[in-house]
Amino acid sequence: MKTVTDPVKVDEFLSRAVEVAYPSKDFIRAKMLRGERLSMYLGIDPTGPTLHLGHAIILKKLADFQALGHQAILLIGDFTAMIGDPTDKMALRKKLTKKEVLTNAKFYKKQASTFLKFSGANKAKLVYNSKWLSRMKFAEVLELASKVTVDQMLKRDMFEKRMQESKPLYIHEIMYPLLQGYDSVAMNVDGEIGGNDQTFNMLMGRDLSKTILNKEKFVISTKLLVDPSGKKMGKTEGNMVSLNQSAQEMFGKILSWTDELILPAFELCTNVSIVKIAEMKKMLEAGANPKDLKVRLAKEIVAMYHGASAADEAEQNFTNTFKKGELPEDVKEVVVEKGAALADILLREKIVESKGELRRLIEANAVTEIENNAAIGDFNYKIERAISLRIGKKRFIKITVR
RNA sequence: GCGCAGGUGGUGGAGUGGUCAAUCACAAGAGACUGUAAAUCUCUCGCCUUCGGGCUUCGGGGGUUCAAAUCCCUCCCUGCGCACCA
Repeated sequence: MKTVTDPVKVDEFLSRAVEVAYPSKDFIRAKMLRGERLSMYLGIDPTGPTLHLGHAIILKKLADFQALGHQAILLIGDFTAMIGDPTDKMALRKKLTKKEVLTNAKFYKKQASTFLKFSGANKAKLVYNSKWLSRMKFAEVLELASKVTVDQMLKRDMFEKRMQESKPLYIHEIMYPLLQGYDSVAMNVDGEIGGNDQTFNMLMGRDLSKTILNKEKFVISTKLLVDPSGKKMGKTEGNMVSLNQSAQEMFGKILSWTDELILPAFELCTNVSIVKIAEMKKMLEAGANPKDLKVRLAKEIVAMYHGASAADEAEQNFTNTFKKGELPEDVKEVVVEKGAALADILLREKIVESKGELRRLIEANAVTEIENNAAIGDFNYKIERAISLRIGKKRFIKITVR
């Protein structure tokens, strides 16, 4: 397999969405230009059933790497997921069971296939780290642990912070970077890619590769999609876009993102060229309505996962729903007996969490009938005829009578 | 093992016998304004309610009291200090 050595393409790979590279970009560039076929992995712990847009950024980078003719490896951290990566978590994460982890992992390959090719020439490898981690003997673990000092490990800011705040920090949590680092050794890879929140762990793998294999593993850390307050997307509830969401959900969520995210998102989440993104930046500076670009962004992203026509539909649907106040296409529909109490239906359909919540919503005039845009003011409202309702901004239901 | 400090709502963190469903901040939801947003303003934010009130909550269990998140006992958990270390 010949690799791509076109300097322009190599440079694009090494710059777009990349935050830092270790030991340096030049080090990696030199190898790539020389035509060396490299292997690089991305590790994801299967802690939830879906991948989100944040994962997509690095998956895309890994796919770019594959497209350049190199060996891409997707590592499912089924073993490490059970320990829980302490990244960003002030409290320790609940440990997942083997079963949960495997169920989650199952969905990952499918979702990752949007980017990575797992068949054909130069196919990506899919590996699980339980393959080696679960088989390690305690003596081997100790041997591994002897490569790193406590102080080196505690340099990780999250650990430091917890110590300072007198919060519990467990041994198995301190061990986490070691295990992740060992993945690099076990796979004997040339490099690793991950979000910059993974830098510490990735560098641990780099250190271990050097110590144990005498190998100079490179590390590429990518930019994260963060909101202006610095929070990772997905952290703030509601704005996380899962890769398996419907076109309409995706579209709506992206449009509700804050404007500051438009340009970074274009760079990180789409294939729109750097040149075009620079043009957009100028447009914004010249006073263009950010909304138009955001719509373009949303369509661009939706199209990646659902196709261009679905993206157009999503836009149309969004306009109808939120601009014209019509019912969305994927509205929940229920059939009820004549005279049924609205409160019971909404509670049963989990549109509201409690009757108290509905009471508040009705008092705030948040429950309106779509057809005539009239607020339902009566908590004891009974369903006598087919009716479509909007509750707040985002909740809809279509009720018909039997 | 001993001593000290703690364990409160999605989070941080008040409250140390009654006026506590529990100050406040953040997060969240709704309304207004908008561009779908952001910012801003207003409201809400345990569950049920015939809107009078009722019910269940402050690590678990037990107790004292007319009355406990608040006092006592006990168990579990965390942090810190001390001791132990053949």
